[in-house]
Amino acid sequence: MMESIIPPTDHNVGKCMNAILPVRDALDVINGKWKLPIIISLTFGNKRFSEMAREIPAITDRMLSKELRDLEMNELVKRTVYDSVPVVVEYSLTPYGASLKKVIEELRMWGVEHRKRILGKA
Amino acid sequence: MMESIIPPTDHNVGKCMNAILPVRDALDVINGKWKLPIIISLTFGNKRFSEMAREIPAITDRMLSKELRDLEMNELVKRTVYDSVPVVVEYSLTPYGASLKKVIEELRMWGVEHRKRILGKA
DNA sequence: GTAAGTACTATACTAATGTATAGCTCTATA
DNA sequence: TATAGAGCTATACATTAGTATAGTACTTAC
Repeated sequence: MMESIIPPTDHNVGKCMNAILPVRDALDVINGKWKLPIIISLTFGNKRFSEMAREIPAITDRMLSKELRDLEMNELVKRTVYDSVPVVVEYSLTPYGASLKKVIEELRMWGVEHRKRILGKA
Repeated sequence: MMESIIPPTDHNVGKCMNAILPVRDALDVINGKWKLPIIISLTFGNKRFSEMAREIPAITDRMLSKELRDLEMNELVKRTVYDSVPVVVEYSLTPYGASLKKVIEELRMWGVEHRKRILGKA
């Protein structure tokens, strides 16, 4: 199996780009270590800043703050300030942010298998 | 809609971690700007170095070389050297690398919608 | 009045990622 | 003999991502 020594320069360069470009568009929005964890945390309900800081393992305030701003700009996350007596700020997923659910689910399933694989070796 | 002002500190912190940790395991392997594009390019067939360098928009030799090494270490990509008369080096996806297909497909579909959304605004 | 919580921002730094440019060995081709 | 691939590696550098630590303004609880 796995023979080939390269097929006669096929013309799927276009096909290949058609697959790569949308994925790069997606990656531009959800890249980095923290954006998906933040989005995942919000799929479990609306959260305040410090709740998220507690729930997301090892994130610093600075990164949480920065990434929330990014996600808000890209309209994946909504920030709502309630002018209650100590001010309460609530973060929620927009429907657009929620549309990442299937991506996240596939990634999670793959990650579970990957971890099994790695632990199997150690 | 979208009322809430935060529900009474619910106890889904554990649930949340169970979702976040596998996704982070997955991200550890496929993070960065180039790994998925490289894998995608290989889903269209085995490739030589310079073919990939041509097919993947704007990648430099250095990054291609570095990322291929990473992917090889994580056993997503296989490197085969044929001792033909000019030496030919062929890269291919391992079955493990191919197991990312569904993740990539979801990401691609999301990316297509995302691009529509962005172009709709401009 | 002190501690602790909420929601951050500021500063300073390191490490990782990515870019630009060049060079190497080898071979086939003009 | 020079040029152009193939498959890289080396050097230098810029940019981005991420970490560590501290501090602010406000408020309620002890």
